[in-house]
Order: sequence, then C-alpha cells, then structure tokens
Amino acid sequence: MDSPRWLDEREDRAWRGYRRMRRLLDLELARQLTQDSGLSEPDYDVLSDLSESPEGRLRLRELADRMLWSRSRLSHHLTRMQQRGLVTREECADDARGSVVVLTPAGRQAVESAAPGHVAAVRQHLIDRLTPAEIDALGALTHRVVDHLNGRTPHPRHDPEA
Amino acid sequence: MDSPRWLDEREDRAWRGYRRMRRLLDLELARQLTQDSGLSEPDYDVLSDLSESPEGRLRLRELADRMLWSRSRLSHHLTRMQQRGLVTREECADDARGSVVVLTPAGRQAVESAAPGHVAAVRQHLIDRLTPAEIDALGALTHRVVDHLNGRTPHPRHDPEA
DNA sequence: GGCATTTCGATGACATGTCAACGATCCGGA
DNA sequence: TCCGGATCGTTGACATGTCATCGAAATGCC
Repeated sequence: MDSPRWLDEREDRAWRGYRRMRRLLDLELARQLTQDSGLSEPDYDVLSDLSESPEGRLRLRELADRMLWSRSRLSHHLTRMQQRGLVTREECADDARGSVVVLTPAGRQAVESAAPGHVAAVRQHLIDRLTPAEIDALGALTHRVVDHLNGRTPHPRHDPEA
Repeated sequence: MDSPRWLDEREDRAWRGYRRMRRLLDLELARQLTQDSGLSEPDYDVLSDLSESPEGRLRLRELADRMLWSRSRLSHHLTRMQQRGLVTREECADDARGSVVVLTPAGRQAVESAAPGHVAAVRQHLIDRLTPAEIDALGALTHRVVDHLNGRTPHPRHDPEA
C-alpha cells in the first residue's frame, strides 16, 4: 500500500454508479416483490434455487453453497420459511447428519406466482435500460470478476472450516 | 404481466453474473475492511461521506438521503458509532429539531487509514479486472439505470413521509 | 477396529436493519 | 395569530444476519 493509487475520474464514476445502482435496484425490487407476493428477496432466492433443482430438493449444505450463504444463516432462514409453510426439512438418507430442504406445493406456488412480476421488474429497471452490447459487456465483465474472486476465496463463508 | 417475457440466455447471464459478483465482492471487501481497519462497510460509508463534506459535518437528514438510508437506520447506526468515538451529534443552529453529525478526529483518522487499503481492494478485485472500455460502459450503464430509478422513486426510503 | 479430525446442521447470544409509532418543531394558509 | 399538516430525529419492538459453539455423524489414518 505504498503510494495508494486512487480512482481516476472514470473509475470513480463507474464505482459510484455501481454502488448507487445496486442500492436503488435492491430497494425497488424488494419493494415490488413484497408488495406483489409477500416474499422478501432472500425468500425468493431460496425458493428460486430450490425450484430449479430436481424435485425441488437440495441438501442444506448444497443450497447454502450455491447461494453463498453461511449454513447458519440458511438454517435460521429455513426455520422461518418452514413456519410459513414454504419449505420443509427431511432427513437425509445417505448422511445421517444431513438434512434435505424440500419445496412444498405452497412454496412452489409462491415462487411461480411471484416470478413473472419479479422478472418484469428486473427487465423494466435494468435489462430494458441496457443496449444489447451493454448486456453482453455486463455478462462478460461480471463473470470475469466472479472467476477472479472464486479463485482467491474458495468458499467465502463465515464458517471457520472453509 | 400477460405473457411474461423471460430473460434470454444473454440477459440471464448478465443478471446472474451481476448478482454473483455483487455478493462475492461484498464478502471480500467487507472481509478486507474489518480485518485491516475494524470498520464495517456501513461504517466506512458513513465516515467517507462525512469526510467528503466541509468540516466533516452534515445534517442527519442530508446524510441519510445521500446514502439512501432511512433516518431510523442512520440514527441507530450513529448511536453505535458514537459509542466508539467515531462521530458526535450536535444541535442544529437553524432548526431546533435537527441534529448535525460531526466527524471526530478519531473518526477522520479511522477513514483515512482505512481508505488506501479499501481502494486497493476495489482496484484489485473490480477495477483492474476491467478494460478501459468496460469501465466506461459500466459508468454509463449504471448511471442510466440510476437516473431511471431516481425518476420513479423520489425518495426510496421506508419512512411513510417520502 | 479404534481414534483423531473434519463436516453437517442447529442453536443462542449478539449485531444490525426495518417498521410503526412518538414528541418536538417548522411551515403555510385562513 | 393560530391551527393543521408536514418534517425531523429518536425510540422500542421485532425481523434478519453473524459469530462461536455444540453434538452427532462421517472420514481418514494407523
């Protein structure tokens, strides 16, 4: 950290824009989601990941890794979602420690009815504001950054075991 | 929401990449910050905004608006930061309801010593992974989305008054 | 097989963020 | 001037996220 290379004008513009977009987009998407479906963004993400996997079932560990959540966070969150009837837990056949998270019919119903509005909002506020070239650029750039970060932080969780 | 236009392959790639980058970058930047300076990202943002304003002072309201935080959140957070000696509150001269948030010397010291490492991390994990063209594209695209969202959500806070 | 180590998921204590109030003050119009 | 409504910041209750720890079970090594 000898001579700290600050951000030049263009870099700063990109960095500030990114952070502001992030925040505004979050607020708006969360607002739309809860208003139209009663789900929070974390709820939606959990249900969405589950619904994309065969039979709507996933090991807790697997789900946590995909979402980049700590197991602790996911466990707490599932407890709450379970109380609302969106998911259930089952014992894992091949690993007696494990538990399998299962999407309930109500849970599937909830994502499926929330999805169109959510996608529409993503479109309206992000995708449709971008040119095709920008969409490709965003895809390329984010994946490159993700690859870079994945390399250096094997499992960016908070559990000491990682 | 008649026929929900799903995201095509390229749009989906951009959207997923964005969300994943967001999460990984957050984890890494937060990790670096707290490890090297004992500040959380929210702490850093508060201090950073304060340090950029004249005399390190801002009306609470003004600071909340700039950060896109609710006043409630900011008030709670300031209470905690105040206990750590990073900021203080002063009464506002021209508005007896108001309070002015003031950066303490310790607070300024904290940001200033945290800043080089933080900027270096932003560089290492984001900026330096991007081509100059991508930096400009990111700046352009984010600001366009921000303008769009600003238009439709005057003050995206949670206070009913907005 | 026996034993240390690692992994899995849950839990409780605590930090942080949200939401709905509230009292105080300011503002604008009759 | 006086009054109704808006704004300011705080507060308490509650929702959510983090962190350290735990018991149980799996894994690897001898």
